[in-house]
This record gives sequence, structure tokens and C-alpha cells, in this order.
Amino acid sequence: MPPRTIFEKEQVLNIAYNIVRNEGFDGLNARRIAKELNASVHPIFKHFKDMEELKKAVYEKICAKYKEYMLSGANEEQAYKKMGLSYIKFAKDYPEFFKIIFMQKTNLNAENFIMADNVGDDVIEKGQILTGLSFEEQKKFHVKVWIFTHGIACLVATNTVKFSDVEIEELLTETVKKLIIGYKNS
Amino acid sequence: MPPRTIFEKEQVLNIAYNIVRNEGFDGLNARRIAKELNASVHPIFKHFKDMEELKKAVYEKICAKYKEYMLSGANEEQAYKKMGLSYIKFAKDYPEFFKIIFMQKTNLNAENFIMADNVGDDVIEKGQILTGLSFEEQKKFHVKVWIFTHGIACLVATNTVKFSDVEIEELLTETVKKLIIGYKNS
DNA sequence: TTTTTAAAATAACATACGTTACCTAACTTT
DNA sequence: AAAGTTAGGTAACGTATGTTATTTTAAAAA
Repeated sequence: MPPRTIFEKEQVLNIAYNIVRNEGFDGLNARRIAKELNASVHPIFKHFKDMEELKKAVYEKICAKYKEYMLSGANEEQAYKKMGLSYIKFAKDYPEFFKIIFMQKTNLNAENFIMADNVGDDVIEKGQILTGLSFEEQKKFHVKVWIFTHGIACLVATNTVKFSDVEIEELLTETVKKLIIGYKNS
Repeated sequence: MPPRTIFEKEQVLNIAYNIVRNEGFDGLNARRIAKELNASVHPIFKHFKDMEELKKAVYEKICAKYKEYMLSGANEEQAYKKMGLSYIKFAKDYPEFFKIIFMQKTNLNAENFIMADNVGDDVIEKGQILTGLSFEEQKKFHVKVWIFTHGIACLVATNTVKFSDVEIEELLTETVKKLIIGYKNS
């Protein structure tokens, strides 16, 4: 009896996601989504209670993308190195997403990736494969590497410095190398 | 013939500055300033052509505060170390300001502090006093230290990690120490 | 084919913001 | 003391946004 649904939930979500990808949450509003959907705002509020709910859905999709990046190569030989590179690559490929997750306060109940990704024993153990440091030393080492990695990622996400992929890998590799030497010689 | 001016330009600017200090530019609007001034919006537009002009004035005041931090101790013995600590202290004392200058895109014609503060020969030379590295080595060393410092500052500004002043100094000092050892042993 | 039901459009309301027209009144000048 | 100038208040306009009441209409069910 009713006309069939023309605008599915996922279309709305995808449009919202892409707007946020390019412009952050600042660029997101109901009329803008409607325009890109070639529709009125009505289909949006059919699928989402209000804009807040839609934003939460977008935020979750963003988190999923981040996890996808961080999991890629988690089982590789050089898993520790890959983690850092993935983090920075995410910041480069999705700067607005990186800013949302790591550089802004949101009320979108952020999962605490910082803690999850950096204080688990896994990360320390993965790093030990590379460095050969003791667990305690490795923890202190890792904090430094993580801060450095985060520093690059922030610079990349804000486009403050335009590092190429090669430069990024060199910078990270070389810094880690120097730090390892530092730890082994003191 | 006219009634005397009650609300001076500087009062308006100071109120705006303090709002931005606490809430960033997001919290700034004409009615809010008027309320804190116990006045209508009129005095604002008497002194500033429009909100954009006021924001620029606030931005300049923010930059002045940043410079004040970075200049303090520039002539000290440990000037290089002090620079990094000042940068982080600014991020800690004025997180919203730090975010505005270093973590967001603005249309408020940012002076490029990143470049000014990091690619000048002065910084490299100051660093050489500490490390004793060659000019070329010192340049590569400095990029790493700068990124690391920026990483801490970003974490502090977003309140992602709550480092005490002592922890910050230790972290920076220790990292620099390890890096120097790394550079001297390779 | 007719009826019914919900999807979508239209258009409006509410709020928040920048901005401004108009008015009131304070104070300097005469 | 009178007059004129302008600071500041009031209230409105225009725009952007979230949200929703009302209407239209497509298509399923009878």
C-alpha cells in the first residue's frame, strides 16, 4: 500500500560520511544531505531520529575505517612498524577523520583508541620483536615512539607539512633506529 | 556633545579573548560578548567593523601570547631545551589557543610559526650547543625533536593525556638524550 | 479498479547568529 | 540653559540550521 522506500538508510549514511570525509562535521547539515540525495530532508529523519543520531552513525563508520587501517598488517612480520605507518596513513588518507578521532573533543562517546592501541601488552610485545629491549624498557621506548608517530600524524592531518609516503617511512624508521641505539647504549 | 564612551575597544577585545581562551572560536558570538559586557551588541560594532575583524584582533592577541611564551628563556643557557618546554607549556596553559594556531585551518592569515620557529638557522645553532652535532646532522636531529615536541603538545592541548610538568620535562629530556646517543653512535 | 497507507515533498516553525535601522539620552559646546 | 552629536539600547531583518505539520502521491491490498 505504501510507495516503496526510495532512499535507503545506507544511502543517507554514505552521503553524510562523504561530506564529513571532505569537510568534517562542520560541513554536515540536513539540507546539504538532502541536496546530494536529490530529495527533501524527509528521508533523513525517516531513518534517523535526529541529526545527532546520524552523526553518531557517521562517527561509528569513521571508527570502523580507522580500525580497518590499524588491523591491516597487524599480523605481518614487521607488525610494530606497520602499526605506526598505518596510523599516519590514516591521517593522510582521511585527515578530517583523524582530526575528529584524535584532535577534537566530541560528545560522540569516543572509544578510547589512544589507550586501546597503546597501553595493551600486545603492542609492547610486538615492539620487543623489533628492539629486543626488556618489557619495562620497551614500555618507555614505546611511549616515545607513539608520541613521535602521533606528532607526524597530526602534522599530516592538518596539512601543516606535506610529507610523502617515502619521507614518512624514512623519518619514522630512522627515528626508531636512533632511539633503539640510544636505549642500547645507556 | 556626545555621551562619553563607556565600553572601550580593549574591554570588548579582552572579553572576546577570554571566551576564546576557554571555548575556542566556537564559543564566540556577538550576543555572548554583549552579555558579559553587560551591554547590547552595539559597542562591539562601534569598535569593530564586523565579527570577522574582531576575530582577527583576537587571533593577533593569541599570537602575541604565543610569542611571549616562546621568547621567554630564548637567551637562557639551555635555550634549545627551553624552546620545546615553552611550546608544550603554551599548549598546556592555553589549549584552545594552541589548537587554533597549530591544529586547525583558519582564514585568519596565520603567521607561519611552524616555519619561522623551526627552519631558521638560529634554532639549529642553538641545538648544536646541546648536541655538538654537525649542522647537517643537527638539522635532521631537530626535525625529529620538533615532531616529538609537537606530538606532546597536541596530546596536552586536546587533554588526551594528562602529563604533569615534571613528566613532560622528563619525557622530553630523556628522548632528546636517547636521540643524541643514537646520533653519536651511528 | 478502488481503497488505503506510508513515503516523500512542501512549507512552515523555532532557534541562533550577524547585522542594522531607529530611538533615547548623555554630555560637550555654545 | 539650549542645542546638537553620538554612544548605546531596542528591536527588527536576513540567513542558516534542526525539526515537524500538512499535503501529495505511489503502490500494495482489497
